[in-house]
Amino acid sequence: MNELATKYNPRDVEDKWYDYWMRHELFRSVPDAREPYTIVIPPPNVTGILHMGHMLNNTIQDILIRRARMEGKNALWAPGTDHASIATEAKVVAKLAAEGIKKSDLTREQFLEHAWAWKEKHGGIILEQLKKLGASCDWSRTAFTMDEIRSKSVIRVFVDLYKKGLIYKGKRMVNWDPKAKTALSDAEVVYKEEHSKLYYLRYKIVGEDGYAIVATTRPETIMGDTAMCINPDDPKNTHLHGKHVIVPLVNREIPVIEDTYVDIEFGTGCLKVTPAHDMNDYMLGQKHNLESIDIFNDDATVSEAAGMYVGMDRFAVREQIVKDLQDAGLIEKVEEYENKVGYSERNQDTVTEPRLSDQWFLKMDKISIPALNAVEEDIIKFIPEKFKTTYRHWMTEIHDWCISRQLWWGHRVPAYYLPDGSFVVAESREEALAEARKTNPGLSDADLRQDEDVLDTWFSSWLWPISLFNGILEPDNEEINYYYPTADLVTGPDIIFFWVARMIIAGYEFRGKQPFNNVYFTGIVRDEIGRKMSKQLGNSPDPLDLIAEYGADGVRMGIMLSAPAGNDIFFDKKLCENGRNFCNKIWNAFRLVKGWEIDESLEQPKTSRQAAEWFRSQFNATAAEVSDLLSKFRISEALMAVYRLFWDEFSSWYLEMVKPAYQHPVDTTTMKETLGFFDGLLRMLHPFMPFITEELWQHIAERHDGESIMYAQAPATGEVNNDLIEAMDIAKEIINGIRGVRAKRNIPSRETLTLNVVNSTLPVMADIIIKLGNLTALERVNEKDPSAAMFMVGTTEFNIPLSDNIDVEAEIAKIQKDLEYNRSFLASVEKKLSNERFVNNAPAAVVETERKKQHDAKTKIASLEDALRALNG
RNA sequence: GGGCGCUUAGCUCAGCUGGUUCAGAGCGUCUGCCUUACAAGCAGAGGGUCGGGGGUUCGAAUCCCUCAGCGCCCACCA
Repeated sequence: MNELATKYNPRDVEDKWYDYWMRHELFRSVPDAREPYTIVIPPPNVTGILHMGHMLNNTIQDILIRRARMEGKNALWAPGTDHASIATEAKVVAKLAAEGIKKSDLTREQFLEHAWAWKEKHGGIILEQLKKLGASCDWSRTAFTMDEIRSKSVIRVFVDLYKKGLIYKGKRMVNWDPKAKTALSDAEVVYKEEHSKLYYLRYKIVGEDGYAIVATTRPETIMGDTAMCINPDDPKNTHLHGKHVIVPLVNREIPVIEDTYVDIEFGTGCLKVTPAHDMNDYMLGQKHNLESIDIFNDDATVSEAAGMYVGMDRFAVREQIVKDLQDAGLIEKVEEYENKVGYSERNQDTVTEPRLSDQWFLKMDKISIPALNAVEEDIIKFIPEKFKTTYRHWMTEIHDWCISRQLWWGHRVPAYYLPDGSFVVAESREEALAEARKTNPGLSDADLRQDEDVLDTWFSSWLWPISLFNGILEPDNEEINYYYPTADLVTGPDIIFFWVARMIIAGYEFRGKQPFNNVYFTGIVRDEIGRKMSKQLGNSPDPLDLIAEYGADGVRMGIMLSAPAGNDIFFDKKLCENGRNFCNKIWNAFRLVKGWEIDESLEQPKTSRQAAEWFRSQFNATAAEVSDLLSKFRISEALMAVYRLFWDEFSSWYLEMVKPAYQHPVDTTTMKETLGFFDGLLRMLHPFMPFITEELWQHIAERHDGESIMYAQAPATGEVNNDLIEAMDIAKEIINGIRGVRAKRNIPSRETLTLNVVNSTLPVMADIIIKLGNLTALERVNEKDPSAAMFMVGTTEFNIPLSDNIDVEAEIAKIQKDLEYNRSFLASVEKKLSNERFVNNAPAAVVETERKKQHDAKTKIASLEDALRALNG
């Protein structure tokens, strides 16, 4: 041969096989009699691009799916994308801005036209990228959270929940993103510790000379102050009871109210109350019936209502007002202060602003109960388990979900306002009108005004495992009945509340059943210095570049090797190199085997027979281990087990044992067995490395067009002969001993040696030892040869007579070191055995092993002492 | 402020309900090799008082307490 290159070239095979799989619809799944195995993809942002988090996540899903497929299950990996309201709208706004178009100059319809055009242009790029990775999704099912079925599902669910009385509209203090000009849910706010300042402001006490001092981090909100609050139990401030104070600069008189909410220890014990701009102040305002002055516009510039600094940005105002307060002598002091500032999850540089506004909410207390129980009772298992605690914590303190967003890109709230200010909720405008006419027959379509808001993106993705199978609109269709509940969900722990918890809630609310049985939480992919990989930081390598450099299989392996369950992943490109190298190893092992000429007249040598018997056991042992590890989602360990089986046991040991001498043919049996092993190894490897395994499998297995290794059976569990494995372990140790002698004395491996077993029976695998040790003979001798090199395996001593004189000094030193170790080992064992309490209390088996240790150590020491004596002459 | 988790070889980690020479794996490091499958390779070697301290036990990386360091989540302290 070799028509095959000495290096595996992924480019030559990856696209070819992906096309083949697609052409033969091998990823396609339809309901049938087999057991279903379903994964729904966490839908990536429709206009997003692949990052390392996706790579990890989707590699895992593909491994699970391919494995299930090879176990004979009807495996479906259902793909799709998410419309990602805020993120996508922000991109479109930015793109329009670059073209000189302001969103505010467009109508809703015009803007949505631009948005859809953007979606058409960039949408689905990420899915194409997933194909490069080898993702075996059933692409014929690709869904989008804003396509017809999914949109209608969202609206139906909204109407349903509204009718159940679970959705309500309310004026509430919400987290406001002044850049996107929309409300955010609590979960969408990220708090960051920041250095800031604590300003102590002087509020003149009406009718007295003194001042009340108020500590605040936000002096710019004083225009919105409508009260000062003290704790009624605060001895420091008793003189303020029933008083009024003057807001500095603003010169407005506000009452001093009392509430135990105020922390006596903090600052001066005086709190300024700004109901329009602080969650707690709002609560106080409600309680004490305070006026609320909203001093900001929706973009966080100062509004007319403030009466001063109108039009200025909130941060500019802070600087200015501090200066003005200082000039007016109204600042007592300024302290350095650490506090937490909320930022928008989607517009990371934007500080959120508590803001009072009309929003839609979903009541969570009742509908979350079955979802909490499902995880508590392990109907849904979390892997790793520690996330159960996190989940429980959140679910038991769950808040109502703010589901409206002041955006255009998304599912529009199906509420229709009537001229009298009331509204109806209905699935369509027509239905809304019909509904409205029941009480007011004179209404026409023109009287209806639909709510301007859209729904939170998660309000569509929480339905994903159901809506993908159209289970909302047609709750009893064949697909939903077959595929739901899905098997496993693979996602990051960062969206446990956003998505996972809500999907579970929706699953019980709309199907009465869990949406999935297991949730496998991956780690978060970080760079070498531990930062989360993100586009903003620019620290994520481009996955497609990696694939181009190392091949998809190499990258898959690289990322899996670094991904133990639940731990964060410190991604290092070097691991992809290991993956690539492994591909090459497989490739070359194949080249070796394929290069053998077969001679049918040859008998199988004993070495090959023994090797095959042993490897079969070894293979079966690993197959069982891999199955076990995969079932526990210990995927990187499973991969490592296969890796070692292929590289160490198969390539380094088995192939070397059966390899015919150069330019000699191989016997039929050995060839057949070897190809059989190779076939099994490829099957075991396929879920991890789909491309190279498919490529090689075509040469190894008999295969017709349209068939694929992806439907071959995963290696079944077979017999494991542990005696054989142990015997081979001893043989390996002996061979290592020989190699060690060679290495130490610079004896080339092609130079033959003789090996003598001192006063002991020959090892079981003698012929294999002769072959791999390149020995002329392996014999028993009764006397130790002091001039020979020696090593020990277990309690048996081996001698290698050498033509050169051995280095007596070095040999003595080595033996002495060995002796020392064994003597102290023996001492520790004997100390244990002489301890009566140990012998009396420890289980018999444990005591027995200690006795064996003692015996073995003694034997060993005896032969070492012999050896030493012989050397000393 | 509350909760959870982590600390084992240079790096990343495995060691389940205490007991097989249990102190491991992969990578990296070092040494020798272009030996006709593979230098993206082969062969060999070194490397850790299991974060510190204390306790329980015949016996602790493993269980308990404590200290230190790190990470994550939740929370309305201005």
